[in-house]
Amino acid sequence: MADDGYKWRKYGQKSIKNSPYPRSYYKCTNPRCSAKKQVERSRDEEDIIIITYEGLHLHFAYPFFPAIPDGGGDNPPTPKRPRTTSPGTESGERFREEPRPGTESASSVLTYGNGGDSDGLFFMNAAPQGLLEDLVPFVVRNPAPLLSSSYAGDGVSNNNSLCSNSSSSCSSHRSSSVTSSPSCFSWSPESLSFL
DNA sequence: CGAGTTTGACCTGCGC
DNA sequence: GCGCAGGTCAAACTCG
Repeated sequence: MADDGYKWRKYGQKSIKNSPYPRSYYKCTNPRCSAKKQVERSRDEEDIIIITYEGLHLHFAYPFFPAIPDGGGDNPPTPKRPRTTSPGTESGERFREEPRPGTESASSVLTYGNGGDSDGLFFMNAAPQGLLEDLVPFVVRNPAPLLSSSYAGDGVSNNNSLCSNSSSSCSSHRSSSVTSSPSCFSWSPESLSFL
């Protein structure tokens, strides 16, 4: 599992028709946040994990505010790695972005994989306003099974403009918006780092 | 003991 | 209306 900077709580798992792998359902642990994501393994390429994001984060991703002493509650002092049910896949992945015909219009796919170019790279989508409703940062370093992520922004049509237009604008924004993010971004070293 | 995961049951939408 | 498939709930369980 890639850590995207948010804390997720698994609330369900279902086996999917025509797929040998179950789909897992996660909610953001922030009670005020309605963001969800679905994680499933591609039946075509079993190395690929498809992550579908749904809804908007109403808070910041943890790593951006590493040490808020009192309050937000949204941002724990130390970003900790989320627990994972598949230990072998967590230690970092690289990703690539690719079109995903099957998903909603405002979605994009990030495919994490071990095969290819690159030194660790990352993926990030920062809202211009500085809020992270649509932020899906990924940092990947170590070889690991492919991981694919799509963003099904159902709530994107209201107020939030980042991914409201098309998958292309969304994905291009994500893949190039690193510089609009806060200056420093880091995960626990054994898995992710993001600068 | 609290937070997170697992898993079967339940709910809902959709096609026939 | 019925059955299927996907999504969610919630109690039990696990782990730190």
